[in-house]
Amino acid sequence: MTHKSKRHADPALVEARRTQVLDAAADCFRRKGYHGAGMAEIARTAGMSAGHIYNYFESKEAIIESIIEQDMQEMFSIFQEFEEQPGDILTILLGSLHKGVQRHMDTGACVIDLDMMAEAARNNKVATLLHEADTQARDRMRQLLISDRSLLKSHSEQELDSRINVIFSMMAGLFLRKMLYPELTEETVLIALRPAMKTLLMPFEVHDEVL
Amino acid sequence: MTHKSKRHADPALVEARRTQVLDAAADCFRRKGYHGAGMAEIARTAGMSAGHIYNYFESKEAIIESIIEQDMQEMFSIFQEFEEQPGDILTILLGSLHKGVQRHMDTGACVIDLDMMAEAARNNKVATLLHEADTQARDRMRQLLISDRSLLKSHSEQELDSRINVIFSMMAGLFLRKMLYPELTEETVLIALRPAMKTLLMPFEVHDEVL
Amino acid sequence: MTHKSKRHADPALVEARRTQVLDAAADCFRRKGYHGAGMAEIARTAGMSAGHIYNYFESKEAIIESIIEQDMQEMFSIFQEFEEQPGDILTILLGSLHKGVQRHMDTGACVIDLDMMAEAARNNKVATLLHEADTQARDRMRQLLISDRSLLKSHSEQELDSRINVIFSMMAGLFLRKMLYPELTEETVLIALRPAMKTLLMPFEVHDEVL
Amino acid sequence: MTHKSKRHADPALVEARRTQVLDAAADCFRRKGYHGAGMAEIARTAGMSAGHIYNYFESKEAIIESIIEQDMQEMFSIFQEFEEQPGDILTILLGSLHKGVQRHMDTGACVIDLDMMAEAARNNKVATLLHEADTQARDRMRQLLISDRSLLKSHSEQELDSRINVIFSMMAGLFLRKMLYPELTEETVLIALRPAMKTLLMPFEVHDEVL
DNA sequence: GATGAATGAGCATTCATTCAT
DNA sequence: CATGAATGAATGCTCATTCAT
Repeated sequence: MTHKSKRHADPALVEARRTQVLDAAADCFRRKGYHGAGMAEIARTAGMSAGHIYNYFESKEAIIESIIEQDMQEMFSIFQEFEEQPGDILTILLGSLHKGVQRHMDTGACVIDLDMMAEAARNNKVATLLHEADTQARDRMRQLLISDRSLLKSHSEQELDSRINVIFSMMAGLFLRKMLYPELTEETVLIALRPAMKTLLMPFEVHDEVL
Repeated sequence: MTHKSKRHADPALVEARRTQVLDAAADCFRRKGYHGAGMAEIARTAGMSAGHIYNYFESKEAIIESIIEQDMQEMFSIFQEFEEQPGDILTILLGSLHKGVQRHMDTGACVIDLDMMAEAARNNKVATLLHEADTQARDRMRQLLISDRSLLKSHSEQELDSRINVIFSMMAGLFLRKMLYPELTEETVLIALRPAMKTLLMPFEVHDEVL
Repeated sequence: MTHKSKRHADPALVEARRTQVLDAAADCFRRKGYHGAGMAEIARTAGMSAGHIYNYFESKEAIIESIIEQDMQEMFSIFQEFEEQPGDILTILLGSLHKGVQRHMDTGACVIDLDMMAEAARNNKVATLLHEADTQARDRMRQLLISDRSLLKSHSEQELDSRINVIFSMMAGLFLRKMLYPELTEETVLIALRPAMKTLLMPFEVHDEVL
Repeated sequence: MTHKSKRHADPALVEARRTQVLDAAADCFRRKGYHGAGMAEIARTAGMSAGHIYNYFESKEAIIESIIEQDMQEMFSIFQEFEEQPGDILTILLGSLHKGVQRHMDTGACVIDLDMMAEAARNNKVATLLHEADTQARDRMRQLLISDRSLLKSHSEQELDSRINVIFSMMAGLFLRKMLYPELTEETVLIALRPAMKTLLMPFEVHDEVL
C-alpha cells in the first residue's frame, strides 16, 4: 500500500515529499475535484515537477488512495476522543454533535468525499479502502454503544448495526444536503438532528414496535 | 430543455430514439461513470452511431440533464402518491418507509446520483437542475408537513426546514451506507430508521430542549 | 460538367431544382462561407431535404463548381454590354467604372469569390473552372482593347497582356481592400482609380519608359 | 499574444520549437489550407507529437495568429526600408516595384494570405489582426506620401486615402492574377504596372477631373 | 534527486454523404 | 420524386505518464 516501487536513499525526505504531494493534491481536489485537477496543477501546488511526483506515487489513483488512508487516521482520532471522554455515551455524542455537523457540512472536504465515493464505484482499490475504513468506523462505534457507559449495551447485534448505519447515514447525508441546499446552516440542522440522534442512542419506546 | 434543434418527421420515433439513448447512457454511466463513459460506448449500447445521438441530444451534458429531469418526474409522482393517500402524514410516510429505503439502497440507481452530484460540483447547469429538483422536493415535503393531516402543522419554518433536511439527509445517506457496506439489508436499516423517522415527524418532547 | 449521373424524367423540373439549390447555396455561402455552410442549411434554404440535393449534384464541391459556371455567364454578359455600347472603349470603360467598383466592393459577393479562390488553390476542378473563366475574360478584354474604337489597337501582345492583368488586378484587389478596410467607400476609391484606369487604357507617355 | 501559458525552462528551446511549429504549419496551410491541414499533420511535419504543440501554442488559431504577426513584422521592415532610403518617394517606390511584384506574385506565400482572408470573414480575432496590420500599413504609406520627399504632400486626406487603397488593391490583386493565370510573368506585369503606379504617385492632370 | 519536454491514446463533436422507405 | 434517419471518418484538444538529462 505504501511506497512500493522506487528505491529511495533518505526515508525522511521521502515522507516529506509524499506529504507535500498529498497536501497539494487534497487542496487541488477540493478546488477542482479529482477529475478536474490535473497532475500539472498538483505538481505546481506541491512546488515540484509533474514527473517527480511519479517517484513517490505510482499514479494519480495512488494519490487519492493515500488521501483516503490519511482520512482514516483522522477518523480514528475522533473515535479516540469519544472513547477517552468521561461520561455516558449519549451525552458525549450529543455534545459533539455540532462538531460532527460542522465536519460533514464543510463543502470543501465534502467535494473530495463525493469524488472518492464516485471513484469507489468504479475503482476497486478505492472501494476496498473506503470499505475498510467504514468497517473500522462501524466497529469503533459499536464498541462505544456496547460499553458500560451506553444505554444500549445489551441490545441485539442487528439492532446495533441498524442504529449505527442510520446514524452514519444521517451524518454522511448532510453533505449531500449542503451541496443541494447551500443556504442550510448548521444551527438549523441541529434543531431536528439532535432529537433524531437522541432517539438513535436510546432504547426505543415500546409502542415504536407497533408501527 | 426538450428537443429544440432538429426537425423530425415522426415524433414517436424521436421519443423512441431518445429513450434508447437515455437508457443506454444510464447503463453506461452506471458502469463507467459520467466521465468514464464515452459517447462511442453509449452509441454502441444504444445500437446507433455516435453521430446520430446528436440528432436527439445537443451534447453529452444534455443527456445527463435529461436523466435528471426524468428522475425529477419520478420524485414528483412519489410526492403525488403521498398527497393523494388518505390518513395522517405520519402513518403515510412511515408506511412508505420501506419503499423509500428500497429506492435509496438500490446501488444501480444511486451510483448515477453520485455522479450527478459530483458533476454538479463542477458543472453549473447540472448543479442548477439538481438544486431546482431539491427545492421542489423540499417544498412538497413542507406542504405535506404543514397540512391538516400532520402533527407538525403549526411548527416554525426553521424547525420544519430542519426536519425536512434531516429526513432527506438520512434517506439520501442510505445509498452511501449501501455502497460502503453492501451487506446491509433494508430490513436491518428499518429497525432504527423507523423510530428516527417517527421522531422527525412528531413534535419533540420538551426535555429534548434541555440537551 | 452539367448533370451527368442520375436519370431524370422531366428536364425542366431538374433545371428548376438545380437553380433552387444553386440559389440557396450561393446565399448560404455568402452568409457563412463555403466551409461554414453545411448541406443541411443549404437544403433548408432550398426548401428540400439534404439527401435530395444529391439527386441533382454529386457533391458539395459540384455545387460551388456550378456557381462558378453561373458567374462566368454573368461576366460574359457584362462584356457583351461593353461590346454593344457605342463610342470609344476608353469612354465606355471609364463610364462603367463605378459599376465595376460597386460589384467588386460588394462584400456579400466577395466572400464567395474569396472562398472560391481559396478552394481553387487545393481543388483542381475549381482551379480549372476559374482559370477557364479568366482566360475568357482576358480574351474578351483583349478584343475590346484591339478594336478600332480603342486607343491601344496596335500595341504589342505582351503590353496588352500586361495592361489587362493590371486592370484586372486593380479591380479584383478592391474586394480585398473592402474586406480589410470596410469604411472605404466607392466614391473614395474612384478618385484615384479613374486616373489609374485612364493611364492603363491610353498609350503610355514616352518618358514613362525611362523609369 | 506571445507565449503566456506554460512555464518553460529554456527560452531558446521554446523559440526553436515555436519556429518549428510555425514553419510546419505554414507549409501545411500552403498545401492544404487552414481548415484542410490538421493538427496531426502539422505535428508530423514539425516532427513532434500533436499534443506537444499545445505547449507552445494555445490553439490552432493561435498558430495562424502568430503567422499573421510574423507577416506584419515583415511588412514593417519593408516600410522601414522605404523610409530610410534617400531620394524622392516616387523614385523609391518605382525602384522597389519589381520587388513588390515579386512578393505579391509568390503563390506559395500568397495562398496563405488567401486563407487568412477567408478565415477573417468568419473568425473575428483573425479579422482584427488583419485589420490592424492593414491600418498600420495604410498609415505608414500615408506618412510616406505626405513627406517632404513626395509629390503629394499637400493633397487632401480623401485623395490620399484613395491613392493608397488603389495602390494596395493593385498590388494585392496581383496574386489573384497569378493564381488564375500562372503563366503571367513579373516582367510582363511591370510593363503596365509601372505607368499606373506612376500615375498614382503623381498629381493627377487637370483634365482628369472632366472624365 | 529533480526537471520539464515529449508522448499518444482518448475525448466530444461535426458533417458530407448514403439509402431504405 | 422526395425524405430524413443513419453513418463514420475526421477534427482540435487534454492530460496522465515516461524518460533523457
